[in-house]
Amino acid sequence: MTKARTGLIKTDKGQQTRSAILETALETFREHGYERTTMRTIAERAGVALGNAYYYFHSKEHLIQAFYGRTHAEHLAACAALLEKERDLKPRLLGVIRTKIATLEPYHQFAGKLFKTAADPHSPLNPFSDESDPVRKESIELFGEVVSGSKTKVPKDLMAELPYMIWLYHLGIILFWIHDRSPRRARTHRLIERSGDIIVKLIGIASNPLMSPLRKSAIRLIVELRQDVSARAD
Amino acid sequence: MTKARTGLIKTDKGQQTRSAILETALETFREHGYERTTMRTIAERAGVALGNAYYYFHSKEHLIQAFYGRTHAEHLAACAALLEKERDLKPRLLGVIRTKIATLEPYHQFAGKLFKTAADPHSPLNPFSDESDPVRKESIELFGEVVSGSKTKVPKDLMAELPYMIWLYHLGIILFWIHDRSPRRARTHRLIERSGDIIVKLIGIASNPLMSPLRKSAIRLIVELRQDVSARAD
DNA sequence: GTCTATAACCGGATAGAC
DNA sequence: GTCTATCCGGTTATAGAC
Repeated sequence: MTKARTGLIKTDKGQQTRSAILETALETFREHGYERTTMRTIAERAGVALGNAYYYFHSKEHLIQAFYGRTHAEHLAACAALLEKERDLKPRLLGVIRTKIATLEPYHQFAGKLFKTAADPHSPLNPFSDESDPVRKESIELFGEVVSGSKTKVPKDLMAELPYMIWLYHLGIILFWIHDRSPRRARTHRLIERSGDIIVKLIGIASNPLMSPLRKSAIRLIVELRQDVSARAD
Repeated sequence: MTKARTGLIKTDKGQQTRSAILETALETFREHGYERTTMRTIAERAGVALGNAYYYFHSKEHLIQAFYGRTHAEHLAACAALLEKERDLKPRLLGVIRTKIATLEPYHQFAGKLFKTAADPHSPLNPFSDESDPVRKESIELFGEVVSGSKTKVPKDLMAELPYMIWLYHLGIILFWIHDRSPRRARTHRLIERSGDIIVKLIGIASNPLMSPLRKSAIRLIVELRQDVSARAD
């Protein structure tokens, strides 16, 4: 396969055109939704020819990839203050998750389509794919910091897998949020509250020596899960 | 919206045409994959005109819905003997899950696309949608029988939610399987073994009176999750 | 009212000239 | 790096046959 064109743009003008297309696309997605926005419209509104839009973005879906990166960066920035001050695990976790949802909110409708393509194992947008690797890594790291920057002590073996576990959990929350049509996403917020509570409790329980067999089973399970990512043959 | 055409076919000839299209479609999907199979090809191979295929199936995706129903029925049949004989929870659960994977195996490649559309909240194929309701209900019931037909005693409050929990879990296994490219799906089978072990352990732990607060939290969480389904506003 | 066929439409994607 | 012209396949409109 070819390298992502994105990496190959050299000139200033190119950069400008690229970001003009991306801005226009995101704006139009927000306004009219993903499906109803055609590549022709994006190109037209951005003042470029259709073929030119495809020069910068392989496909309509690749515009989503760019969207990933952008909201991730926003999320990081929006979390920084909280992670700086707060030392309790539960508010750290809840805060980071809530901030994530808040960051995505303007794109709620569009996010449905996003997850749609994300679930396809052949899609480069799938969060487990190589192309998603950088964002995924950073995102997992963020959850590592949520735990390690807190007062809570976690057994070493668990700590090795916990960031990935929480990252998976956070994908689950996003999936729920996508389906959530309740006013002000009240349901999602209740879910975050409740599941966050459970997670913190479970971490406590898992640190109890009596629970060591269960913990070890769970860790083995996650190790198994995680390998999937690095083991794509074709 | 119009009613599903599927329900309106009255004549014998119609039924025949319909099933000819479906057979051809599934066969071609298995052979060449979902994306590479065009509606034109299906129609041609089935010996009908393109428009006619659309008379019987609203869209290409609706062919998938039919596929759901069919494999579910097959799965039920394949499980019956096991559920009749076996009384231990763990082999019951593992057996049912393994049989499910075995039933889907011929469609592994195609299943990726399936989940792709299934993840879209607006798609009728999404396992949480109204249109999927009958199959979902039956499927949840099946997992209820896995537990209730076993020797294991489960607290009543937990028993009310456990079938749904296990159904969700089984979706997770399928998602993993879709991404699994290991020989003979060795990874998926390891995952089933390990996660099944944990589930059975957790059910045991959850029945311990000391764990009652955690159990109650977990149940509240699932109740919250489940409501999502019945609460679509638009 | 049930079914079948033909001819478009529409939008994502590509080829190739400049 | 940008354009125009074109392909391709999902979907729809519509006319009519049984």
